[in-house]
Amino acid sequence: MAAQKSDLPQGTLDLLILKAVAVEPVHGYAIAQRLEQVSRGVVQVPEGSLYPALHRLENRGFLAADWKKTETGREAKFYKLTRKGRKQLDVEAASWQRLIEGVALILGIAEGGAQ
Amino acid sequence: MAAQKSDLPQGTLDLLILKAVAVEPVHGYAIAQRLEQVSRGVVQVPEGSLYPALHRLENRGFLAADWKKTETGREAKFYKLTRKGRKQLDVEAASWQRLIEGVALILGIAEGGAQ
DNA sequence: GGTTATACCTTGCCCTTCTATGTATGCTCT
DNA sequence: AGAGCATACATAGAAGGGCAAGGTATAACC
Repeated sequence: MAAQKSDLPQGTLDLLILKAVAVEPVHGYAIAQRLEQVSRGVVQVPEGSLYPALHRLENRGFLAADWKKTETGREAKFYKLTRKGRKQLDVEAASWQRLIEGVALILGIAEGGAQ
Repeated sequence: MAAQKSDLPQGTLDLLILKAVAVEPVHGYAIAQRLEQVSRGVVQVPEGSLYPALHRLENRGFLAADWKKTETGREAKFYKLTRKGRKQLDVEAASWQRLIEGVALILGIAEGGAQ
């Protein structure tokens, strides 16, 4: 009840996944948990969104995957950023930044804006 | 050339339209122009996105439309916010705010954050 | 009379998201 | 041992929005 769920706008999930993987190789299930925790419950990632997104990103060459054992001894697919993926992360992060600034201007929340 | 175009994440357009109409009744064509100008070109609204969105919002009771003459003497459909639409604007604006804060936490851009 | 800008609209494709469902393993509790 | 739960992967199908492309019509300007 900390925060109510909000469906992710299309395209945002990719950015978040790329960022989550950027720090260190993680497996899918952990990505979803981490995103939810770090965002304090704002971002929720159903598995039906998560795994297709991971495959998408892998197919596009942004992620690479290896099967490894988790700390609990289970097999899991660990994803890591490729060089291309890191570039993409930069691009998408910048694009997101531009977008929220543009939206802020429209919503009238911009510090610089009049009225 | 001021800013490069970025496709709008799904769902965002509704919020922007509601906000644009909130100030005063406007017709569709002007809404698109205004969003582009105010956002300094970040937000671009193709007509194939605009008009379906307007009809969507009207069907859901968030907007009401009247045919009036523009300053240039042409007939145009002026949209205004209904009471329900104003509520929806508040909801979506708050939701947007929550989202970008959540994303900021993940991206590590939070003002309170270290690094 | 032709071109440009205004102003509306629709169709059809593409893509992402989500709900629902399925599989399998490890842990814990009784 | 068996039940139940969390972990961890995956897919199918439905739903929905964004967009390019195409179409109509009027006013204004040259």
